[in-house]
Amino acid sequence: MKIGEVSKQTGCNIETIRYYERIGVIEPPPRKGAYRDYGPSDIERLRFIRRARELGFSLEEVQALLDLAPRPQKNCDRVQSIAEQHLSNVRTKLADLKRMEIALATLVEQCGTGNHDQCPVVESLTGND
Amino acid sequence: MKIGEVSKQTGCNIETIRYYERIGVIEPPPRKGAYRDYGPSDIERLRFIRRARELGFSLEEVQALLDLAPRPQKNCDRVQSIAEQHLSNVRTKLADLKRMEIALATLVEQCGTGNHDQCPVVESLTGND
DNA sequence: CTACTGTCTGTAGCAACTACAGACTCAAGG
DNA sequence: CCTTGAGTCTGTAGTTGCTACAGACAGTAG
Repeated sequence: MKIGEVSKQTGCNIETIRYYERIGVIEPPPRKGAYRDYGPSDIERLRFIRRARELGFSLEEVQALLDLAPRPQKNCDRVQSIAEQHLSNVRTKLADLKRMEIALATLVEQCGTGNHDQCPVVESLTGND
Repeated sequence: MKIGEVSKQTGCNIETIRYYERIGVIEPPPRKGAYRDYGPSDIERLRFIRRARELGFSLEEVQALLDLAPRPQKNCDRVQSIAEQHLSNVRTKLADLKRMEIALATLVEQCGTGNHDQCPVVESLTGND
């Protein structure tokens, strides 16, 4: 199976697949002539990676998960701890973003009402504290 | 005022201040001898930048806001539209993160209860759809 | 005069891709 | 057999917003 087909089946784009190979997240597949020749297990691995990336795991974490995945019941604890750690990071980011959202929404709304001499956004960014 | 002092007063670190200068977000200050010599308006500008960055604006947006800031009432509309655009991006990211959080939390919780043959996290990443 | 702290320039690194350029390969059609 | 065209190859550089050096220099206090 050539890289274009793999790209279609996994949703990873071609450059990304080659990038993953370069940094060692996937193994270099054998060649058929000059072209990379992928098999079903490569598809699986790439799908795994894609799903993990969609959950926000870093490639380093993905690498670790891939290493642990072949023995799921044995490694469940460690997998769980990676996931928990990541979850806690996600929650931190969520809280940060939420704070931004509230601040922005407030300012934008103040802009909407005409009751201001200054632009509320500029004013808030210029503040003297 | 030397760069170290500016760093303390604005919370921007020294390398970052020089970086901002390099990319044109702040003007190169005059020199006193070999050293950059900052004034109060530089402090203001850097604080503005820092606040805007804390609200998640990109440096490009910050640049635009800085250009509009000197005439706040005249440019309020445009400022508002930048802020609205950004707010909508923030909300998109928020939704993405929230989705991740829910998925992760579910999986981690399933790991906690002992009712599983496979590791739920690995299983979910390995799925066949 | 020397020691020390701060600053200078310039470059390279991070994450996770993405986007080329320019060369090749391979299968199909004429 | 030759050509065309799509797909693939390698290698490098760009993105964003910093951060981290190395190695040189400046300026001040004792």
